[in-house]
Amino acid sequence: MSAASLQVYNSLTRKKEVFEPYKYPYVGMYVCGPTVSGESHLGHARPFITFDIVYRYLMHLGYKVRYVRNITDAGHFEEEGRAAEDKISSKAVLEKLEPMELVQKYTNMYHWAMQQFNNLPPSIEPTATGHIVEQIEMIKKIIADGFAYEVNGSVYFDVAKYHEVFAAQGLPYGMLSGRNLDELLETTRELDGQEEKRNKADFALWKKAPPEHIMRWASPWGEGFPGWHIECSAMSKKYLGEQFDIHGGGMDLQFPHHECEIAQSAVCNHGKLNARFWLHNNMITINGRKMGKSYNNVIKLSELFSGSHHLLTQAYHPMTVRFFILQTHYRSTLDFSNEALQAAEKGMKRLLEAYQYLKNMSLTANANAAADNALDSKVQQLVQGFAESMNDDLNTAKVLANMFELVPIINGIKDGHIAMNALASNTLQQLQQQMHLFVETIFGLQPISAAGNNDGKLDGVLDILIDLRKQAKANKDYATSDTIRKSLEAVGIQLKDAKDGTTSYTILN
RNA sequence: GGUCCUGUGGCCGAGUGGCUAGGCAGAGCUCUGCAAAAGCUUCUACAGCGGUUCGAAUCCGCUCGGGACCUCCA
Repeated sequence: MSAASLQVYNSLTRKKEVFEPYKYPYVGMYVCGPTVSGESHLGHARPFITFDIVYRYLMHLGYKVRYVRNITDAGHFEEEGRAAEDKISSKAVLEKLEPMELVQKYTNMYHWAMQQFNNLPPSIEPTATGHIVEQIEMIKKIIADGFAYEVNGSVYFDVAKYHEVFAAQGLPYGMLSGRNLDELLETTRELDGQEEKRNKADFALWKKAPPEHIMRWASPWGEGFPGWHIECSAMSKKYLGEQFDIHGGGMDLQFPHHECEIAQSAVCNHGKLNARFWLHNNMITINGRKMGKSYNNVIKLSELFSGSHHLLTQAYHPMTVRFFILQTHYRSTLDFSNEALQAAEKGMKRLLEAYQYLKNMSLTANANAAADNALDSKVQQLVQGFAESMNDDLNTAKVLANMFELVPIINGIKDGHIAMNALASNTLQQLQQQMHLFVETIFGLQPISAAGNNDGKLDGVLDILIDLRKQAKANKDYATSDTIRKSLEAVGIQLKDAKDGTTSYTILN
């Protein structure tokens, strides 16, 4: 498998391109992180799981990846121009908490959720409040170059001026989101309090803080706080340089957030495009509508994991959610429903059980040829398909489909109706190795039971019960054996008798 | 209104111009003391109407439906 064969869809060019980093083997990847003014919801899970897969896959391909994912802990506006209210500080007042206390609380919850999902931590997780100085420096530079202006203690980016100069350098405003600046300037939408801006398309780099605003910092323009987009430009530049390889985030950030980042960074970085590959994940929808605060249809992650939400018929394990997300291509919308999640849960369990068996299978060292050539080549093709599908714009759904085609074969070997030597020992070895690689290392899937918190004691207890039941069955004391089975099922533990006489168990929800 | 995406079998979802994706559910069967699990088989779609083509779910046009962005948003 060669690294050069990875292709990803670049939002910037609107087509799939072969991924090549600026400076092999190093890859810089920046992903927009959460705003920690509230609890993360299911929608937030998608980019973080998606880009965790990207991160893992790039590392698997041999790249040395620096993955930067920010935490936005400085307040942003509810609505541009209108009675500017810092989300974080206004909520802090309601809850009688310090702003930073609130930020800490939600940051902790976010980290907890990321761990539940088995997402690897990023290499650097910078905070907006920790980079006020860098942001101010950038803003100063933008003003000095004439692409921003100050009005009453606020600073705005002059989009028209920028476009005039940078369009000629191949960096027109709107290049990422496919927007036409003239049309943006003509937007008939009327917003209050826009009088400070020269043009409607202009955006704030620094905002003067009203007296009630708790989060505030000193700046050359008075006390205030940074604008909506500058933090990502500042932090990506600091940790990844003026030009880096991948910038990721949700599709809803494409405009204006990422568009503005490109413009700000271009001014500060001598007319260079900040990121070469722009990857955007699609939205999670619920009843066909995007999950989002403004739609009032969010399911928080803690609710999802505990089942405590009126739309949920049961709790869903974080691994189920991860699997659910992986079953759809990242650029398609993914519609939430209990049925879909339950289907994912069942499918994942079946897959992981077959995988567990495969993993524990001891292979013979001698290199025998395949007794069943057709089956052998089928398996080989399916296994090769893993990498091929991933290289085709990270088609995790296709990889899982291939895995599911392998499940009956693995179980067939387990049940004994497919002979071990049907497959060449080489093929079997490849199967074992590649399944391990993709299931655990790249997809980050963990068996649900292992993700629990029993340290082997439960196994011990169950072994005793399973043994007792076995003895009862041997004595044809089916009343006892069925009581053990049914009682365990009643507390959520399902026994499974295998063909070879052994019994395993699954913990149900 | 502008820009863009999308419409696949009961549900969820992948998809290359020709070669049945896959998952879940349903049905039948095998195995099993019974059951579960597992396996086998089965149900087989591409919004509608035109067009291009030897051939289209896949390309083009129109119609209808859904959605995203244009405002904080993963």
